[in-house]
Amino acid sequence: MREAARLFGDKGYHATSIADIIQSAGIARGTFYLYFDNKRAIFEELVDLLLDRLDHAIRLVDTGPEAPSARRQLLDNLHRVIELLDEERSLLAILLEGAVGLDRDFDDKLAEFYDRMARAIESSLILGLEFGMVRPCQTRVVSLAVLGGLKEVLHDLLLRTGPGAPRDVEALASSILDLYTRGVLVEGVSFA
Amino acid sequence: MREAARLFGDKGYHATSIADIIQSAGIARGTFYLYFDNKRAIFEELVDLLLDRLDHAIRLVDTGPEAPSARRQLLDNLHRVIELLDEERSLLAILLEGAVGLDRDFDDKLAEFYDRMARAIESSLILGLEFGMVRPCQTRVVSLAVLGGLKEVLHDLLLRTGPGAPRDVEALASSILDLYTRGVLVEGVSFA
Amino acid sequence: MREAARLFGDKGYHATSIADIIQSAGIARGTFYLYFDNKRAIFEELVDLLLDRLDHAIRLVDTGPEAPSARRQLLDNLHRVIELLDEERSLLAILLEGAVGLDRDFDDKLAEFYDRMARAIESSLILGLEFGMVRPCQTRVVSLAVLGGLKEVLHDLLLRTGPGAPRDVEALASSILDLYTRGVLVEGVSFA
Amino acid sequence: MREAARLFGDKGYHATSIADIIQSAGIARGTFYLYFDNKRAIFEELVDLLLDRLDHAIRLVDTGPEAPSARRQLLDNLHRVIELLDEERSLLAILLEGAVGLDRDFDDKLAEFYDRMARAIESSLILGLEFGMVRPCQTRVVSLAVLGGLKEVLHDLLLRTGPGAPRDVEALASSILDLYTRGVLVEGVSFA
DNA sequence: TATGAATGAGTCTTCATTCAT
DNA sequence: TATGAATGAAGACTCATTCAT
Repeated sequence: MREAARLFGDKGYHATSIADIIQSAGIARGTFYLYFDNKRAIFEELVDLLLDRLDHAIRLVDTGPEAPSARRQLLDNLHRVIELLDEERSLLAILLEGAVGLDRDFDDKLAEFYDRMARAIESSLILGLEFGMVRPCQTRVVSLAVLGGLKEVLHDLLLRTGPGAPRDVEALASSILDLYTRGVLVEGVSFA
Repeated sequence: MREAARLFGDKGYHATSIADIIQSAGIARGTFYLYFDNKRAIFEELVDLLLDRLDHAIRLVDTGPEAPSARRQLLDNLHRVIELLDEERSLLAILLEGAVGLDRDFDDKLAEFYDRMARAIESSLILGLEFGMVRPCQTRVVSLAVLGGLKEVLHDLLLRTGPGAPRDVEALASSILDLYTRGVLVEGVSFA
Repeated sequence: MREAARLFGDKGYHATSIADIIQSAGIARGTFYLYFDNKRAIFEELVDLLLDRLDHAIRLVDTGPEAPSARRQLLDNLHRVIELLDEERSLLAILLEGAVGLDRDFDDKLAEFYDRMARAIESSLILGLEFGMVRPCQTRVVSLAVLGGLKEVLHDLLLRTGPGAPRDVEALASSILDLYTRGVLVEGVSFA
Repeated sequence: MREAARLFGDKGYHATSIADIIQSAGIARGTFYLYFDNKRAIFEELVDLLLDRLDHAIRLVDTGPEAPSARRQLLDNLHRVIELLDEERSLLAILLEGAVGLDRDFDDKLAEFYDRMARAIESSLILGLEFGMVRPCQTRVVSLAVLGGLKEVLHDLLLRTGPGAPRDVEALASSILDLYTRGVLVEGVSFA
């Protein structure tokens, strides 16, 4: 049923009608309203699902003695996110494009999610600062820049290119990480 | 009349009705259609206007002997963009949020604009590469990351904060530029 | 539902609004659009229905040995047509008046129908010519005159007079047939 | 100015907008309303003009001793009408098609005109009856048939064929007249 | 006498939602 | 649990008409 919300990803929230959805899903109008209160509800459920999975895919850097290198952990985060979004391409479209202007509540939820992401990044920066690895900077601004950069690259990677396009995720992740680590680390210091 | 399209910025394209617009503008229904073919037309005109102004605000780095330093030129670009968008806060909202899912043509126009921006950034990187200042990297990916970072920071700066919020644009611009130049320059090299 | 299209007959296509129709039919706006694509569609369906029934009511003269006299057959045609149109007075109005200037396609459809009628009449004339019963004449012109005459008489009979007006259809049909057979037959010849 | 009401003939009353008219006429909106109260008014004026001219073109049969033969007079009537309508093809279209369903008043005016025509024909028949030339018949029905036949033939002649089509008006008029005179005259009697 | 910008009532059409079966 | 016919509020757009200049 939910896979019929590929429609949201393809056509956007407003361009997708209940008629589209029930037809794709092969169910009756009434049945739809049996499971969802309204159009907004299914959309919200879809987005909540993705945000949850994203929240789980992203883990704060573990600085414990046994933990893998910070670089490794960050790369793994990137990999998990890319993989997840690659599977849920249509939901990604919702996340990056389709969810705006629907509702104040909705916008807030999304803003909150992105804010959480930005804070996660910022907390990593602050951690680095404390360890003397990250140079002093406006951590809020930098974390926003990092977040936005990720969004844009993922957007390009996953939505602008066809689904089966060959891509070197490893190289890509490294590129991004390099850009930001170099941009942010104290000179001379390097990631393990 | 156009200032009544603050509505688009505030509420988004779909949530803004012709009735809203004409009421805000204090004109009659027919008058609206005297100047715009339809709802889409006014929205498009608004966006076109902003894209044009942005295109003009952003200038490629001049490498001539008399030209200011590259850093200065990039900072100036940033300043001009921020200033412009600060004035046209509502249009910025359209640009960053409201224009999606309206129309294939429309999406294409926006995608094209962002692509132009990304290419401009990329060409700067390539220039730097040729001068031996920029380290080898995936220029496409990096330029997308830069573009996305800018979008996110501007979004935060201009839309999340109230209109009259005090802000140190100079420091902000420096922060962003630093992040990216450090992330991208050959080690040891610095911007004049 | 269809009887609510008496409105078309009474007021004409343009003067009849969807609001009129749904009010007369006692249904909701949406319900109307559930069954008809648009205003034009219901009108077209109405007309198609009538044209079909008329096509069936009118039969070419059978010249076989067992067939009733030509005069009888023509009278029967007239009777059937008058009866049909008498039942569907409102549709007749559409046919004779209301369908003009709506659409090129529509005009064409109507013109085609009348052309078919004229050709049917003409073919009867030609048959009569071959049998030596009909005098030489411009068969096209005569058939048009016959068709037009019928239309005008029916118009007067059915629309100008109230619905319950007493009328001697038999005498009327004879009058018309007489006029045209006398006008058309070789002198001295008479219809069986 | 009035020739811009060729539009009415071409497209029908409803499909012709004031915008069309003033554009064709090369005048301003306000100017139009300086000369005509409203859209209906110009249309009515146009029709009145034509009806007047038709009324003048059609003359009752003069039975005086010096008068030309009745056949000649009827043929002349036909010629004058055809000529007039040929010149005013667009007005003819209004007359035959475009004027229906506009307005009860309007329909009445048209109905009245046609009634006048029918009565004129009927009075000729009655005259013929008195002279013993016309056979007993339902004069009302016959006159309607004649009127309708004329309308249909003229419609075909003038509107279905291109403007410059060659046509033998003399032969046509004779054909029509023959049809009706034969249909109506006492057997053995012929028109002088 | 001519203009044309402004008007707003009127119309068609869409679509999320309900509810009796 | 499933259906889908019915609903009607809402919205975009048209166009005859007015009136200040």
